[in-house]
Amino acid sequence: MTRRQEIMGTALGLMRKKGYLNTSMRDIASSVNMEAASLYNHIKSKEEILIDTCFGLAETLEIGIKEVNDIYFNAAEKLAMAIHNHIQALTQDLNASHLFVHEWRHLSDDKRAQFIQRRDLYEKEFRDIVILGFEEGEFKDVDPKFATLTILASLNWVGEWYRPQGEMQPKEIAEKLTHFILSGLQKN
Amino acid sequence: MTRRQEIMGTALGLMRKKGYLNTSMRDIASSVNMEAASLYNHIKSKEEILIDTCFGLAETLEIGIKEVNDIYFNAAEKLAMAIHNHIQALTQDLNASHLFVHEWRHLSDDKRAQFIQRRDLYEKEFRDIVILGFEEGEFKDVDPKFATLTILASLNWVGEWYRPQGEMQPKEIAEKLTHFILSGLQKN
DNA sequence: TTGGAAAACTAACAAGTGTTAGTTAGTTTT
DNA sequence: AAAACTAACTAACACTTGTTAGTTTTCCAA
Repeated sequence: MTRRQEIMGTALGLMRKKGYLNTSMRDIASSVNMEAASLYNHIKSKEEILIDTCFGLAETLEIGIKEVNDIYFNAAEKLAMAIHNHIQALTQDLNASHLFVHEWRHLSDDKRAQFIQRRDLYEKEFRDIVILGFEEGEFKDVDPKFATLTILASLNWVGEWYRPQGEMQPKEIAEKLTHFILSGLQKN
Repeated sequence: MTRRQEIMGTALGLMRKKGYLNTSMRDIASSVNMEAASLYNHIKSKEEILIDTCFGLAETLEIGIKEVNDIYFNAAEKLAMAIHNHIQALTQDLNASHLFVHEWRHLSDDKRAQFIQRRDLYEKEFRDIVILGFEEGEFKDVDPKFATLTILASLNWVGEWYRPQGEMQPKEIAEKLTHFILSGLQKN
């Protein structure tokens, strides 16, 4: 593991625990036993940590949803795989996920605009699956935007309660979520 | 409107837009055309803004769920009303909601502990409704904790996209969410 | 063994932080 | 008219912030 990776990893951990703004370069430095100024031999700025993390995870998610659209044909299958990929990506690195879900707001103006654009695009890919399901006659006539936001809310929230050492593993979480979203809570 | 309320309202607006940590007392002061030091004639500290807001909304939600448990008897009805109350409380003041959902992390240690305790209690009330539904034979045999977290995630996320001037009003949002949660996306 | 890059250090800067002290003008109560 | 209260002010404190400059140490390839 390079020194840069070590710094990034440590920084992400602190930022998840205390928040991005509340984590100072001196905090990060002392966690890897060096001086704040020395960090700049490895990273360009504090914001670079946020940028690399947010856009890195964005790319992972984009690749995931593109794969789904290439391979599967019916909406229920697509949705199941999209959920699976999303949960895998998020639970892979909870520290990074926290920055992705919560701290992107603190990106500088132009980076934030870029980020929102990519997030909206990802959201649209999800929405298209819901719409496809309706066109297939398999899904109810729900408001696609509303449904998509509700689904993504459930997915993103997993990062708040998932514990790697807990009893529920990402695969199982994805399956339960898929089932919950597709068929709801009530017996019929 | 008292000066205090004016300050609180303005502060909440800024904190939603820029984040709690990123909003300085000087920012708040200049937004109400006074000096930072003068704010202390009306509020005790910066944290008081966060405390009052988080615990105020917590109380509103607690009252709401208690009412539901007193009045209604079957789980589906209880859940519908609980969702309705929750959405009403959150959409009532989006600025306050933002602090409640996102910024409570920045409460001081003891206040944060109190907050988490009350939030967990509220969560438990929701969970009990899900459990009741299963005992009635009306709900599926889902993991109650998992289901509750997923439901609350959907509810809390509404604050991210709801716009008072938009076409969907709180009552309608609550109804759609209830329907979505109870019966899911797929036709049967 | 040596030359040079990589990676650490110290010191400092300029700006911003929440908050307190002390003061003053204007209003209300005694 | 005197006293007390309210709400504003200026000035300052003590500290933290991200970052840069300049210097020294570490370490590996030739």
